[in-house]
Amino acid sequence: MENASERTSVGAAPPPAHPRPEGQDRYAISEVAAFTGLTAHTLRWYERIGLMPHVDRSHTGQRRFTNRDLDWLGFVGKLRLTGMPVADMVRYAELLREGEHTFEARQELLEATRRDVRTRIAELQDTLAVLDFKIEFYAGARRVPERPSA
Amino acid sequence: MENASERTSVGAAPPPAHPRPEGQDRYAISEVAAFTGLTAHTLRWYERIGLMPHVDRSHTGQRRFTNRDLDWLGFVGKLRLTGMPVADMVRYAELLREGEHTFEARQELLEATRRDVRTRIAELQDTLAVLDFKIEFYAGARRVPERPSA
DNA sequence: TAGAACCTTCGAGTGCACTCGAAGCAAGCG
DNA sequence: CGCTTGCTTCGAGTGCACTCGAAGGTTCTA
Repeated sequence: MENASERTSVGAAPPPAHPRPEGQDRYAISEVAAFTGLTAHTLRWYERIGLMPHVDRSHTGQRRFTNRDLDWLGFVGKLRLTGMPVADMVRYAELLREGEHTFEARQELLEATRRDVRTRIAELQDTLAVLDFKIEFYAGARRVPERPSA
Repeated sequence: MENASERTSVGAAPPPAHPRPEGQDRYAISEVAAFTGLTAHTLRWYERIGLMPHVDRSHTGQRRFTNRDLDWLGFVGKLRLTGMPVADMVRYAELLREGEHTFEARQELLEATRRDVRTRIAELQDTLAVLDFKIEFYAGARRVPERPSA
């Protein structure tokens, strides 16, 4: 259950993500800020709004992030790139916290997200085609400049 | 120069875009709003901030958008999808207004944009891979449920 | 000729995702 | 022991891209 290839905690964890330096499992908030590029402020804010599936604390109350948390933050970072609203990510985090009986809901949510991402990719490829077209036009215009005198 | 396959005005115009209904060339603001999904407010705002390369007016001062303007708005819509800040689009619009000697600058701007778009696509594809992985995990977990009793 | 659509200018409001600072205190480390 | 880091709560500020409304007027269309 510890080294199983699937740790369900973060809903399964693919490749790492951010530069994961040390080989341990209890990071201070400043370290996490450094690895992720987020500020401590933002990390606390994520927790406040329910975007972090329970962060551990030291016996004196200081946050101790685990590698799992870093995985999660990596995933959140990816979702952010897709333009997914934070509220939706919070929803997914809630499902995780609620346990196994939310598997189906989680899967559906991920599938919906995947559809969105595919749509966004298609849109961007469309845009890319337009850009290619215009760039090609400019390139052509410059190959045949305005009647070189003589 | 009129039916040339390249009308340089919008920096070359690829396929149309939004539902282009009528066959004419002078649209009222309400029509443009309907075609593009933007509000009249937003269209006037675009003009104010310099995002429209000069919109025609009727002899009484009402805006008369042309097909070219619609093409431009279509292009702007695409750029918006890429997350390009409005200020950058304004920059491109400025270059257009400044005439032929900005060809090179325009081309460079478009090329930089294209690089961005490609990067975004790569990021999204990365995200897609993560989503695929997780969805696959959930699908697997559901195929092998938690020890069916009996 | 009435009502709808347009114009201008001005300025305030919205939603999102942070982002920051301050106050007042507890803990870690060198 | 002192300095850095961390904790909490609170609340204000930022940047972007709209978005809306109102006032006061002109123009268009049926």
